[in-house]
Amino acid sequence: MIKKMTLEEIGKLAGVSRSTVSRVVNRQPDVKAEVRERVMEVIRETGFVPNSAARSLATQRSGILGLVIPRSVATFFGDPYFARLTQGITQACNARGYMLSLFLFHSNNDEELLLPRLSQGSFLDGVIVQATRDDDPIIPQLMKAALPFLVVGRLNTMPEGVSFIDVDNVSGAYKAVEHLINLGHERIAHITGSLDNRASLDRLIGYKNALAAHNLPVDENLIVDGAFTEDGGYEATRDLLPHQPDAIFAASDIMAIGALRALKDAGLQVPNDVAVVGFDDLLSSYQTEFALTTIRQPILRFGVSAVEVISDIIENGNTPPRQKIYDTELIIRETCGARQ
Amino acid sequence: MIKKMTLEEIGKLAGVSRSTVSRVVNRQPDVKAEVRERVMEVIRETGFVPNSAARSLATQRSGILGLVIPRSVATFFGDPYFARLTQGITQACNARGYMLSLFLFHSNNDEELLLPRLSQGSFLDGVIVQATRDDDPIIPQLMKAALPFLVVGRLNTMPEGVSFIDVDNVSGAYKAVEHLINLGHERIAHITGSLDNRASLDRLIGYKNALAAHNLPVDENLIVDGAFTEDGGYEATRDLLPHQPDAIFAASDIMAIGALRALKDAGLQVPNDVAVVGFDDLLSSYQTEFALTTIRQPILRFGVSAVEVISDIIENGNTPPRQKIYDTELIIRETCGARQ
DNA sequence: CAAAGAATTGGGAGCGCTCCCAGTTTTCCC
DNA sequence: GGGAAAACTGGGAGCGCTCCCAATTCTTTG
Repeated sequence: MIKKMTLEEIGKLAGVSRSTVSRVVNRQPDVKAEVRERVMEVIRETGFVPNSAARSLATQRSGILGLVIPRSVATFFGDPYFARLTQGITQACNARGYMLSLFLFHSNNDEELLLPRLSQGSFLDGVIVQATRDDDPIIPQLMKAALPFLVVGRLNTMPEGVSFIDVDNVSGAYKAVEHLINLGHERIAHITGSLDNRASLDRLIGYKNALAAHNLPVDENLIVDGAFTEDGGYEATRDLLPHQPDAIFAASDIMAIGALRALKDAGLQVPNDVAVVGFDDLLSSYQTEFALTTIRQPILRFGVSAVEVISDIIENGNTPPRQKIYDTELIIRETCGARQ
Repeated sequence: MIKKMTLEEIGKLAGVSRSTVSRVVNRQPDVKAEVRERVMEVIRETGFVPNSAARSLATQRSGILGLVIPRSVATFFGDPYFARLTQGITQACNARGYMLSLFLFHSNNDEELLLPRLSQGSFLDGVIVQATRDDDPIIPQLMKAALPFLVVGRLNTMPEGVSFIDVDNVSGAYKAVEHLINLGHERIAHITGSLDNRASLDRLIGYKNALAAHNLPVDENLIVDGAFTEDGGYEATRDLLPHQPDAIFAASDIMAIGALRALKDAGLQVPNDVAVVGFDDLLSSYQTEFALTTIRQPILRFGVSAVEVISDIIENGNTPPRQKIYDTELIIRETCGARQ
C-alpha cells in the first residue's frame, strides 16, 4: 500500500520546494537538469501522482470529457455503432491524456438531475453528445451552460452555432444506389431505417437523388421501413418481393442481413436474382456468413475526431462552430454482383 | 450563459454565510426552516451547483467510480454483454449520485500510463474491473494501490482477498444439460466458448457434471470449440453432425444461432431432430428469428449490484472481501422441444 | 572585476469547498 | 424573569495544487 504524497513532501525528500516539484511534474522548462533528475528520481521511487482535485481547483480544468447518450437513444446502446464510437473516443482520450466520463440517461429524471450537475459543476471540460430527437431539451440546456460541447450526428433542424460532426449519409446512399445502377439494375428497392431519424431520412434522400440523376422513376412500392432491425429487414423484403425488385439497398447492414435471409428463404439467388447493398460496415467482426457489399462509415476515426474537435473547442472557443461531415466509402464484396 | 457562482456569493445574496449555504446544499439538519427556504430559493434562481473539484479536495472523495476494461478484453467491447453491464452500472450510478468514468485500454502503453494515474491520483473513489487473463498485471497493481476495487467475473485462480461478483456458470450449464436430459436426450453435444476463459471452462464443467450425474458418458467427439462467434457455432455444428448428436448445448446464444443455422442448412428439424439450448439471453432484442431456449444471466442486475458492492466497500472497507455469485435461470422457449 | 542580465528557485496567495469550534440567538422551565 | 440548554450561525483553517513575483544564484560582457 502506497502512501499518498504531496508536492511538499516530495520536495522535502528531494531537497527542493513545492514549486520546483510542480515545475518538474508539469514539464516546465526552468529547472536545472540536475535538480530535475533528482526530483524525478524521488517521484519514481514514491510513485507520486499529483492530486487531481487540487489541480483542477487551481487550474479550473478537470481534464475530463463527458460522453452523453440522451435518454431517447440510450436504448440503442447495444448497437455496435456505440461500441465503436466509444472505442474511438477512449482511444483518443487515452492518447491525449483526457479522462472520459460516461452519462447514459435512462429516464427523464436522470436527465433533469444530472444535466445541471454536469454542465454547472465545472466537473467536465467539454461534452460529446450523441444526436437525439429534435425536441430533446439536452442541446438547448447545454447551450445555456457555458460548457463546450459537440454533437455527434445531426438533428433534423440543427440550432444555429452548434458544432457537430456527422457522416455524409446522403452521398453515401447515393454511392450505393449509383453502384447498383451502374451494374444495370433498374428496379432498386430501399429498406429504410426508422424515419424519425435524420440518418434514415438522409439515406432515403440519397437513394432518391441517385434514381433521379439516372432518370429512374421512384416507385413508392419499392420503399419499405425496416426499423433498423434484422427482422425488420426480413419482413420488409417479403413485402418487397411481389413488386419484383432486382436490387435492394438497405439503410443498415443488419437489415441487409435480414433481407439476404429472406431472399434465401424465398429461393432467390444473390446477386443473380437480386443484388443487395447495405450501409455501416460495422458488423465485419461478428458476421461473415455473407460477403456484403456496403457503405463504410469510419466510426472509429469518427470517435477519435470527436475528441480532437472538442478539445479544439475547449482550447480555442466555439467560434466559428466546427461542422465536419465525413465521407463514406463503398466497399465492394459479393452481394452486389460486381465481382462475378 | 450562467455565471459560475460560489458558496460565498450565494450566501451574500441570501444574507447568510458560506457555512450556512454549505449546510443547505448538503442537507444538513441544523438550519432554520425559514433560512433554508431563502437559500434554496437563491440556489434555484441562480442554478448554483457547487464546484466539484473544491468539494473533492476538501472531502477527499470524488464521487466518481471507474469502470476498467483491460486490454485483453477490450476487443470484446462490442459484445452485448458489455453494453448491458454498462447500462446496469450507469443506471445504479445515476441512482446513487455517482459519476462513472470509463477506461478502455487499447494497448499496453495505455495500461502503463493510465493505471498509476487512475489508482494514485485520488481521482476515483473505487473501481469496477472486468475480469481478464490470469497473467494480466491489472489486478495486482490495483491491489498495491490503496484503492477499493471489485472484479466482475473471475479469473481461473483468483488472488486471495479480492472482492468479486460473478454468475454461476457451472450450475447454469448444469441446468441446461439436465433439462435436455430430462427431455430424453442422450447424445448431448457441447459447443464451448474460447477455453482461455473462465466462463467457458465453468460451463464445460457444468456440462460434464450434468452428464455424470445422470450416468451419461462424456464423448469428446461431442465437445467442440465455437470461439463465442456465430460462425464458430456454425462450423462447430458441422463438425458435430457426423457424430449424430440429438441435442446441442451451446455456451452462448450467438453460437447457438450459428448452430441453428447449420442445422437448418443440413435439413434437420429443430427441436425434433436436434434440440438446442443456448446461454446468455442477451440477444432477445436483436434477434427473434429463433425462439431459443437458453440460460439467462441477469447482467443488468449484475451491473447494478456491482455499484452497490463497490460503494459498500468504499464505505466499509474490503474486509471481509465480498464475493457474490449470481444464479442463472432456465428460459424455456421452443428450440428445446419442451413446449411441443 | 563589476554590473547587468539571464537562469533558477522559493514562498505567498488563492482556487471553492468542508469541518470544527466559538459565538449568538432562541427556547424552555422553574 | 433569569439561567441553562438547545438551536442555529459565522469564520478560521486547511485540503494540495498552480501562478506570480521576489529573491537568489549563475553567466556574460564591457
